[in-house]
Amino acid sequence: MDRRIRKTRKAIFEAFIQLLSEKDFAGITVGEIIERADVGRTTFYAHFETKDFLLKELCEELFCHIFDAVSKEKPAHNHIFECDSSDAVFLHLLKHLHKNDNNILKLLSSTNNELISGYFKENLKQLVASQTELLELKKSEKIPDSFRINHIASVFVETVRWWVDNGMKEAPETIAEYFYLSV
Amino acid sequence: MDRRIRKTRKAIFEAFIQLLSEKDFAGITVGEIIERADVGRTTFYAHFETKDFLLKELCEELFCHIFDAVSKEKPAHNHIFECDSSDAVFLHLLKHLHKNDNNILKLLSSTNNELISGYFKENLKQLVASQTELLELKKSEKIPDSFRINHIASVFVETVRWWVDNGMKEAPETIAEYFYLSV
DNA sequence: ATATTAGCGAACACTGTGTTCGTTATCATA
DNA sequence: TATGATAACGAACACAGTGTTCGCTAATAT
Repeated sequence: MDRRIRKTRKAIFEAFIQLLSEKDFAGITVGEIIERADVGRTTFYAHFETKDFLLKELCEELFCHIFDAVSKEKPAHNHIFECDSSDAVFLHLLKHLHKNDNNILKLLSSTNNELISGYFKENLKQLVASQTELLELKKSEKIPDSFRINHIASVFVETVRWWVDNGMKEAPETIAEYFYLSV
Repeated sequence: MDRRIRKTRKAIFEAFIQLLSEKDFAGITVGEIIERADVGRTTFYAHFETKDFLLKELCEELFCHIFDAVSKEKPAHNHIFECDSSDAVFLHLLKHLHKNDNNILKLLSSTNNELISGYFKENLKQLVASQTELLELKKSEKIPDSFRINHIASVFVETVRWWVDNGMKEAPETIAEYFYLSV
């Protein structure tokens, strides 16, 4: 891939993340993005159809990255969906979020736009659906699977959001415990 | 209050609700609202500072209405916060939502803007905080109260959202059961 | 070395926002 | 029912943001 393309995409994403950590998605203009990214207006629209598509692509990149990273931290298995313990999967996810090597956390705060947590939740649902152990937990009841999956993913998102909003004082292990006690 | 004021407010709210049931908040323009409401542009801005304030006022009105209605359905108690059973409170809320006499449900769907569920959740948090019985349920654990309150309110919102998205086929009693089993 | 293509900036039409102003119609109330 | 107050009106406005076009320049892959 052309180096110029990589450079502009990176510049735009970084400017966008920076702006998202300062204000709502709705309040961010293309003008602000290209000013921070220091790229031309034409260039922006050559890369992204609209601001919404930029958000979509950013989320895809961020969540791909984090879910990939989590799966690679467990080298015994070649894919996250093959993890033997639900416990380990969600704790790993929390630990990875705790490191915050990408700026994902800033974006998950409740003051920020819900769109991002929406993307996060969609990714989580897939993960949850594969965690049969977790789903079995309250299987005895007559709750439908789709309800359980949505429920567990929502609770995880809300757990992380609470964590971030309260300054992330707790250790990932503590949050994982809260999550397992709640779900 | 001047009849003209009441009439325009009503017309604007109704047009706005109708539009919200069709498309995202972000995609709705003031021009569309005033066209449907059949009021002048000047009039709109005389009533509402911006589109965001309109949403805020609508939510306040809707949620005030529903929480009031729920409290009045239990005439033995003069205020919802004095209900003796958590069970009854949430079931009443679900029953009232099921009737859908105001168009609240359309707005809570996941396809619609998250802003509205946000307002709903804020109202619920107050209610949850007063449901000491419910909070005591898993009190033995070392989970902070603020976590529990946020958790329970979130689960309720997500429960309703799941219900709406799946066509509300279940009875309020069934949904209440799902909720109590999950929370 | 050169053909290709990304990026540039200026200009553009277009849509939506929020305001101003003078006029008309409706209201509360005396 | 007369009257002063005020809500609603439409037209016009400045302004900001969107997304596109065009001709030119500079970086890149081969």
